[in-house]
Amino acid sequence: MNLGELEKLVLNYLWSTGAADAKRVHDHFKTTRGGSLNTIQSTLDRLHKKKFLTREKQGHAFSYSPAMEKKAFIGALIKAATQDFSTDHDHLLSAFVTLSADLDEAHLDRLEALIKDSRQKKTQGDEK
Amino acid sequence: MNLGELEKLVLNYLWSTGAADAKRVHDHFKTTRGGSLNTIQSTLDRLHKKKFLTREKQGHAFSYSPAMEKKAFIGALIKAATQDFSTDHDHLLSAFVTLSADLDEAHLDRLEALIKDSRQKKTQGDEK
DNA sequence: TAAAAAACCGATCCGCAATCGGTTTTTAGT
DNA sequence: ACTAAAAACCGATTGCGGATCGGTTTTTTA
Repeated sequence: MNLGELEKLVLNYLWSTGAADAKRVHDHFKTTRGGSLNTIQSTLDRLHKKKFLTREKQGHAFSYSPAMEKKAFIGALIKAATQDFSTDHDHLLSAFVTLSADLDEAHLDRLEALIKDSRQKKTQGDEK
Repeated sequence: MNLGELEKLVLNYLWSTGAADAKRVHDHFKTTRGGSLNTIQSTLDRLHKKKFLTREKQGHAFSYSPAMEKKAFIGALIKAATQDFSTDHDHLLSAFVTLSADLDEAHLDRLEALIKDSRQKKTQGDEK
């Protein structure tokens, strides 16, 4: 689950603009950061092999898209980063709140609303 | 912030048992996983240089302890793992709730309680 | 079907964790 | 204070994975 620097940049770019082929991605990065088209190709390839991108022949070339929503991905990141340390969920919870020390009221409100949603979804699922 | 496999094991061990010197740590791992005392030494050293452990001469040898509480550490892990992806806090929040899809009622309760605490602390801080 | 574009392969470089041998420094016992 | 043992420190090696790109094969298209 360890992502390199360019891999992160490419993923973020694809989330911001949607599907793109290697050429488009390269066009975007060549001025700001440099690197050959080949480098972009192999990075896209690596991300594809790692299942973070899906790809589909779109006319001439492969068009790459993020394999999951950003929030799901970040969730997976958190899981991967913490799994070797948090045996139960409690650690994760308190860690999150520790982390959220710099969350303002508005974000705390938002978090509560999200929890409510989560309960909602869970209940619907149970009723099935 | 990338930790190797042995580094993670050592950190977890120190959280579970408190301060220990290289010998103690080595004694703990030599049967289950192998590796020389030197390997443990340099791992402790690396963790110390990375500021994850503090150390103090305790009689004959350095005694190493975790530099922070586990929950603070996990919070830092989450921050590090996600910072290249979440521009604002919203992503992080929804990611967390996505992640917590497999949290049961009890844990959701606990999370809400923790948020309450967080608000409490914040208010106290503001009043100063 | 030939030129151009894209995909694929392989080599190299770099950084970092793991590993451990060997040397220096520190500690402790006499 | 001297020396032996222990601990700390240094440096070399190995292995892995990302970044980089040249060169070759495959695919597309005109």
